[in-house]
Amino acid sequence: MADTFYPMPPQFWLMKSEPDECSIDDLAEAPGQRLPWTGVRNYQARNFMRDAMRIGDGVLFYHSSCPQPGVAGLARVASAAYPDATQFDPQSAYFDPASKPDAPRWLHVDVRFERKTRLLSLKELRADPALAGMQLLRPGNRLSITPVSAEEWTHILSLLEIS
DNA sequence: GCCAACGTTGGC
DNA sequence: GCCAACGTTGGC
Repeated sequence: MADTFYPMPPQFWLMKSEPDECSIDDLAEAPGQRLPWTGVRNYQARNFMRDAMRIGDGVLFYHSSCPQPGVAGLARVASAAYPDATQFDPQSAYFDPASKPDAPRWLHVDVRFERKTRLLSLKELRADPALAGMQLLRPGNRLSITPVSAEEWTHILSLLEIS
């Protein structure tokens, strides 16, 4: 039946942020505990946001390029993708002179704070056989947004002692 | 600061 | 379309 309702399976992501720029605390303290995920300048990461993310998807908030890299909290996708304003701002570090307002190259979603967690370190993630397949852990991975399987998500919540 | 891995750019 | 040069990422 065409109008039968099939619930969409839940989806999960890992999103990297440099805590110097935006930490889990910054997200928790933002107006409405919500921020636009600005500054993504990689097509694969953009495409995840534009084509695959749905409002309500679970997000592992990951601190990168810092003394203690690892998962620092949980968040949720809070909007569909829309143009990243920083690409048109010459004062911004993310300014992209090649992007035109009538054809924005860079999009992002909004992300809403869910909760802080203990710091689940990269070292601990790497040491866990159940997470060996995580895209984050692949050699040479640099993508700032990677998909997380339902099994990986559930396992990580158990490591964080969250049911 | 180092450097491996990867993405992007641009000449041809 | 190839591919070398260059820039970036991000852990260490």
